Amino acid sequence: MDEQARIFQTLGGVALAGHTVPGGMAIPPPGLHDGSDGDAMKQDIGDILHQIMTITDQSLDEAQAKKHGLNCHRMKPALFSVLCEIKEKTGLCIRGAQEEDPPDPQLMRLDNMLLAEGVAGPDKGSGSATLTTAATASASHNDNSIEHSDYRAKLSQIRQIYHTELEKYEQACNEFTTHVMNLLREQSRTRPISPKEIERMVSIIHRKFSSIQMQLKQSTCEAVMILRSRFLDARRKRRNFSKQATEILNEYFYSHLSNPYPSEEAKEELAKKCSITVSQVSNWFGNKRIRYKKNIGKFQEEANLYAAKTAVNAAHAVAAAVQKSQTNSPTTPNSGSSGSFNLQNSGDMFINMQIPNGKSYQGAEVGANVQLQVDTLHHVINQTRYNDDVGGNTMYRSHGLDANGGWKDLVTPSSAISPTEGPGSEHSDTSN
DNA sequence: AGTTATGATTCGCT
DNA sequence: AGCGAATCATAACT
Repeated sequence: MDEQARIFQTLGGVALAGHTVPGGMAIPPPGLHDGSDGDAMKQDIGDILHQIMTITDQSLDEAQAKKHGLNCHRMKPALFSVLCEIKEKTGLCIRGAQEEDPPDPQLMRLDNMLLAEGVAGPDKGSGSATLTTAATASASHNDNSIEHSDYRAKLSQIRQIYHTELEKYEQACNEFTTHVMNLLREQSRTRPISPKEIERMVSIIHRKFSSIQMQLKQSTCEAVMILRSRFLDARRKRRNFSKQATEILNEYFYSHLSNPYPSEEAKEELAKKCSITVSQVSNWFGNKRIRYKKNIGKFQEEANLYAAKTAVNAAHAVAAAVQKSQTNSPTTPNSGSSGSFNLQNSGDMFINMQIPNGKSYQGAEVGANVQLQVDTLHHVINQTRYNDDVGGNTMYRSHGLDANGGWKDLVTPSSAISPTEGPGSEHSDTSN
């Protein structure tokens, strides 16, 4: 221990002056068997060190030659490992202490968020994980709203940029790392650089690059957040449907009042007709059902209106059908026969009606076989024949209608609920 | 400005 | 997943 320290201090006293070596040296210089040629050896090492220290003052060719000479020197391996060890045990151990830090929680948050937003991770088509939960929420999987597709397009744009940038960073990182590694390997021939040190340097580079990556992730997250808030804002902006759309929806609703649950196909058709989305149709029916149920009285007028309208339409259709059938085959009677024609909106018009004089007509239903004329509207309203949902309308979907609080109960005339004093007399829905 | 109407969202249930 | 119910947010109305 002491001897070795002494050796290094004696060694020209150049580079290692003042350095003590903690822990002692593991590798004794080769050929140092006894003290017989010790002085010559010291001189030799002193020369080498001197040469190393003055190498930068020399010309390139001269230095190259010296470098080669040094590389081939018999003492080189021993001296190299000694220097490496000294280096290891001094400056580098400080840096080594702060290594292996746990994964940054901030980075983990960002990663999780990007994954959740569908920006990171495997591409799931143009959609994303949260789109279904955040953007469409109760909406159907088949949403085709403009905002939605816009959101998706923008999100995938962000995703693309993110991945391109990430790739660039990774590529740059790899290139730089390889470059530095090569450089260090090259230099390790003349400088005391251990593989461990190279490894450490690589990890430093990686850390630097990952901090850049974090910035990228952060800004991507911000972009997604901004996009999302904008999207949600846009959705919050309520625009009333067109009069025509409301008309179509109401027509369907009141003509299917006994079971206002349009099937998926019906919804699609309505959506198409109204130029709205399927989920909007679902929303509309959801709102309508609940609001109608809550305040039937309030909707009486509207119900009457649409009932009349449907009746008129039906009458027209019947008239047209009758005329047509009479023209085409005068021998075929169809008036009054069940299911002999196909009416667009005659599935099961099942309504509670109250005509202006206060007389209630509950449950007037127009079936597929009513004999209607425009001037017999009143007669239609007075009809009390209940249709059993076999009107043949393809848009119609039968729905669970039980006696315990089912939809039909609420509109069934036999329940003897006065339209004006039914459960709908409360106004809780519009209380806000 | 206050109220009502209405489309959308959220939550819990089945 | 679809529904009812409650609620939110905003358009439309008074």
